[in-house]
Amino acid sequence: MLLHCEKILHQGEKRLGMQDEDFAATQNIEGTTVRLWFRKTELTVKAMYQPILDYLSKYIELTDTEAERFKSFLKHRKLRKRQYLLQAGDVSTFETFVAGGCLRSYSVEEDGTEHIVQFAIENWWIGDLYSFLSGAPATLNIDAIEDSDVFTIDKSDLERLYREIPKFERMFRILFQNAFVAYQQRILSKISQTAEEQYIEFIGKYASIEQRVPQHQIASYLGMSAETISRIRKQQSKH
Amino acid sequence: MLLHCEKILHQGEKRLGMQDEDFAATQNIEGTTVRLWFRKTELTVKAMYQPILDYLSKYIELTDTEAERFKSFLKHRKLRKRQYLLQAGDVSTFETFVAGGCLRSYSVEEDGTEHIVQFAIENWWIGDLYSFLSGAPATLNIDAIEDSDVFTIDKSDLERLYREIPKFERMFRILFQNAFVAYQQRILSKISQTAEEQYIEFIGKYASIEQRVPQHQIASYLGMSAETISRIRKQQSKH
DNA sequence: GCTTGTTCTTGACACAGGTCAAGATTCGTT
DNA sequence: AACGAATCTTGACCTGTGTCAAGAACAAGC
Repeated sequence: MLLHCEKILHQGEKRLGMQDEDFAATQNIEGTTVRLWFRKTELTVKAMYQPILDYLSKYIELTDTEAERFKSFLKHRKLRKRQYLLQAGDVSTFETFVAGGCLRSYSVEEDGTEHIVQFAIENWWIGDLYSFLSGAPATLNIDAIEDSDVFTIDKSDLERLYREIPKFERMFRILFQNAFVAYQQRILSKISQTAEEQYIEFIGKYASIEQRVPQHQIASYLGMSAETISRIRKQQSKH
Repeated sequence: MLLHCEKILHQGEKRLGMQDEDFAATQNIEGTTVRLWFRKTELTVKAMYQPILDYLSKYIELTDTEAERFKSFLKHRKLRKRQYLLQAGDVSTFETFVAGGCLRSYSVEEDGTEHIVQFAIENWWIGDLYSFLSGAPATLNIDAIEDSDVFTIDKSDLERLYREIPKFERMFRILFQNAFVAYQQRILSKISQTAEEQYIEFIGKYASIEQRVPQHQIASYLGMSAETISRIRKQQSKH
């Protein structure tokens, strides 16, 4: 079963935007043999759920039926770079698990200044939790920094999940607990460290993000100017 | 049943440090009539648990047996002003619920500078969660800003509680979830607001804390100097 | 009531980091 | 290959906030 098939081409035809990572397969669909092109990022449905199931297994053990039940609540979405997942003003009715790619949540001031609250790469959750819980309009925007694969789960489904399979209550308890520790640490860094110390800590902790995200967005996340980071880097390169 | 009785005095005798809030009662204990002085902060055992039970009822409904089970895991402690609940370097084996009074958690730099991570007044939890979860030595100190009443629960007991009564898993999921939202908001304030905006937001949100805690500690919590707060206040009073 | 410690204020001064503007570099698209 | 857009760097300058030091106001304990 296919998640996605952009276009069917004649044998040997070079597909527009064909990349090394792409691959092809021949399949018989309703009596007709067709050749299908895939992106590695366009996974088969079975493979598609693997990342999130692997992730779950780090926290709880599910029976096959429980896993099926969980999957039935998920919606899969692909996001193009710069595409919104949530815009401030809308009510957030879902939470989001990032299976691939990179997203950010941020608030925008009246004068247009953006402040990035969170980055989310593979195996992170992201959302405007306040809006999700309270039903108030979101104050955060969420969009994709790269082309991304995400799963969303709706509030009512998550609540049903908590009731039907209490293990999920446990998993999210642990998740929020860990997030709480991380955020407390982030606050401590923010109130006690210089810009340089904060930046060094960031690249130490999130090297993978630092590689994928433009500097000015990291500056926005850390609450400093892009120029300051540039100067820190210059300073660092001397030693 | 009494939680605490400092001293038995003759009728009419003025007790040392007697305060308006204190009260007295006559009771027959083993055939002898004695007069007992109480502080309002020195509650009877039954009344003692009331705050934390009321608190629980906002999140979950417990049967009497479940409530008893929960209470059996709690240890009650009284703390004098400035008394440590936890010192950096020790492993934190417990989490703490504040029934009365006010505590703070903070880290201390090599040069002695303190950074307050959290205040906790009535109905707040406090602890070094990282040490609690990982078993690593605490990096935070926790002490009492006022004379305080707290309940502690040990890690093994909390885990047993999660297993025996899954409702507690739910409650702590909700608690950590709310804490996460609050901390995310605090980070956003920290990366987007001026010192003045941060201070005004703080007194708006935590008026009760602002009344009870010295200014320089609020400054430490907000990551600014005490002088800056003093100047903001002066500025404000002009309007 | 006096003493001592703690908290809060005020002024002078310094500096980390912000802002603005202009180039340089890299990246994505046609 | 070549254009434009986005990113990153650099310099000049400015400002919010920190630091230090001294005094004032207040509170707590004997």
